[in-house]
Parts: sequence; structure tokens; C-alpha cells
Amino acid sequence: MTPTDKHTESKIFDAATEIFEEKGLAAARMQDIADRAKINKALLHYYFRSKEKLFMAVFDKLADKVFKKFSGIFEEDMPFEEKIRYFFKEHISFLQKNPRLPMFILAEISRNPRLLEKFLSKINISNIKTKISSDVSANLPEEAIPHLMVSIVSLSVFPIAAKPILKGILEQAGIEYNQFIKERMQVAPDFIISALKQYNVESKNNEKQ
Amino acid sequence: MTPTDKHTESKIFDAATEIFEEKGLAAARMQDIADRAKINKALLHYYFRSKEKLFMAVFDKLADKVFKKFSGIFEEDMPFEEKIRYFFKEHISFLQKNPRLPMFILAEISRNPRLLEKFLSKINISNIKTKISSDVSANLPEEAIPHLMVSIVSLSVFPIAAKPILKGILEQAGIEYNQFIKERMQVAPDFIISALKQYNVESKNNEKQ
DNA sequence: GTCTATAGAAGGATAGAC
DNA sequence: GTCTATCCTTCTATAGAC
Repeated sequence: MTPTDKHTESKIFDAATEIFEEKGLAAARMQDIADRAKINKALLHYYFRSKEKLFMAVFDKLADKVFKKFSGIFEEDMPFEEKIRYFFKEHISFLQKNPRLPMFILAEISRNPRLLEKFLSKINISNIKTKISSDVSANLPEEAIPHLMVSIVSLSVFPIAAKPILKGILEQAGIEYNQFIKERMQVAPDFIISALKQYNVESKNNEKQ
Repeated sequence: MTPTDKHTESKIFDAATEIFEEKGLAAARMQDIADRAKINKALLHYYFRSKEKLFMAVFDKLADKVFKKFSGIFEEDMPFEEKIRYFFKEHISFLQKNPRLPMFILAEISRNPRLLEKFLSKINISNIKTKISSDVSANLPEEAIPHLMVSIVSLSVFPIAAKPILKGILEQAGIEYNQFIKERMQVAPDFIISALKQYNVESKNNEKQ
């Protein structure tokens, strides 16, 4: 099955995904989507009723995709340090294949808080929290877990979400963006693991006093 | 001088700033801006010619504001560890006062790459790089500086830029967002400094071998 | 400088032929 | 199911009175 004989509905859906990811809901034009899908504008309404409904279908699918990736990783059964490395490898290579995805989700939610509900209904945060809790060295206190998680996500998502700016700044400094991101698959987990090791050292020193 | 007898031009500018930050260029309406400024829609065009020009004026001002804050901090004369702590304190409290600013800049640039040039022209990256280079312990190799910088910025910007999502997730876990961010002013620099200390320890061990 | 009224263009949505 | 033609609303922008 080649891309050209896919059914119309999925051609529309794929085109809509590209346009919405690129421009966001407000700037996207039904005409743009029809053009990219190589069909007539009226067909968009035939299949999806309205721009709003088409957008919601796309957003829902993409939010799902993100969450499957995010939460799946912590289910893997491996030692914590290895899991952190696995997370960054998996996650950054996923985001590299979908570089517009994080900014799309973040920007659309920040402009339409009603989308947040749709998003939150997909996660069960305490599941993940418990999982990590049992993983991490007993030295890390309960309250530190959410901070660790936010740090991990910040370090993995931000450099991809801010790609255009970061790419621009790095190039001013003579650094190639794609190479830099590849390095981060190693650098970022090193960074986190170092911080946790040092934390353990300091905890032991405090116990001795 | 009370807010009500400010000159019309600056009333419009302030209203436009709020609306554009909140909705982005594409979703913002000239009527919204006129309403918020409590003047007539025609006056917007009298003072700023077009929506595009009004937007550019706002974007330029806000990009300036961000960069003054970002680059200024590393000019301070203090030991590196203290500087990191100072950066997070200053930066997070700045972003808390302007919570929509980072997402506005990131989202608008990612949707209109022409804005990037305007933004980049404001920075001199090698200045900052040299400054940090001379700050950090001699143990950190040259190539690691950009990674350190990106990690610092990721950890400070992301939790604010992703506020709506993060707030939603934290509340599901029974954690209050503002309190959490306040804690990060301490947690994030601790995290970075720990990682650097551990890095130094490992470098010394390698030398011994 | 500020307002009302309106022109003019763009975009979402539908009717109706095939 | 798919197309052309067109309606109708919304929005930017301007004309012109005060």
C-alpha cells in the first residue's frame, strides 16, 4: 500500500497533523490542509465536520503518542542507572523523529487550558512516582522524587522543544545542532547520575557528623 | 501618574503585550487589544499601522527583556557556585513574574523562523561562553561548557514554560505548583553543583589510573 | 487624536451537481 | 465520495466626521 492509495480520511488526518504541528490551531488553514492532502476543501468537512473537530482528533492522537512513550519507559525492568540512560536514549531519539511534537503540545495547552484535561486523563502520575520511588537509592527522600522527575524531563524535552533558538545560538558558536543533541544522549544521563552519586556522598557525610 | 492617564500609545502597547503573550500572534484579535486598552480599534492602526507592526514592536521589546535578564547575570563578579545559585534565584523569580514570557518567545519563534534573526542579533554567545569558561573549575573540558549551559537553561526555563501541564500533573500528585517552583530555586542549583563536584571526583580518579 | 461606519479580504462552512 | 460554486461570518484596515 503506497501513500497515494491510502484512504481519504487518513490522508486528511496525516496532512492535518503536519499542518497543525507546524502552525498551531489558530494559524492553520483548512485550505493548507486540503492542499497538502491533495483533496478538495469540502472533503475536510465531509469527514471531520469542522476545523475544531479535526484539530481535536489530531491533538488526541499526538497526546496519546507522547504519553505512550513517556510512561512506557519507566515500566522497563532494569537497574535505575541503566534506566536513566535508556530513557534519554529512547526519548531523545523519539523526539528527534518528531521535533515539532513537544512544542505543539506545550503551546496548544498553554493557549487552551481545556486541552489539559484531555491530556491529564491519560496519565496516572502516582503509578510512575511509586515506580521511581522504589527504583532510586533509599538515600533520596520522598519529597525529592518529583524534583528529580521534573529535572529529567526538563533536560530531555527542553533542548528539542527549543530547537530553533538553540540551533541558532549553537551555530553562532560553531556547533552543529544534531551532533550536539546526539552528545546529550550521553551527557544528560551522566549529569543526572553524577548528581545523585554526589548526593549520596553528602548524605553519608551528614550521617557521620 | 496613574495607569489611566498614560498616553494612548503606551496603553495600546501594554494591552497588545498582554494579548499577544496570552494568545500568540495568530489567535490575537485587534478588537481584543482595543478592548483591553479601552480605546477604539481604529486607533491601533493610527499608532501602529498594522497588526504585524504592532506585533513586531511587542516581540522586540519582550525579546530584549529576556536577554537583558539572561546575559546580565553572568556578568556578576562572584565565585562560580554562588553565581549558579544567584542565577536560579534571579531567573526563576523573574520568570514567575512573567510566566507567559518563555512560552511566548519559544512558540512564536518556532512558528516564524524569521523572528529568530531578530533574537539572535541581541546575543553575543562567545562572550558568555568565555565568561563561563574562565569561571568553571579547570577540570571541565572546553566542549562541556555548552552542555552545561544548556542544562542550566533547561532546568530553569522548562518548569516555567510548561507551567499549565506541570501544574496539572503536580496537583494530581497533591503538590502545589508555586511551592514546588520556590523549592526549585534551591534544588536545581544543588543538583548542578553536585553533578560538577562528582565530575571532579571522577576526573581525579581517572588521573590516578 | 479619537470616534463611527464601512470597505475589502480571508477563511470556515454548506448546497448541490456529478 | 468528490468536486465547484457560493454563502456568511470574522477580521484587518481605511475613510471621513468631529
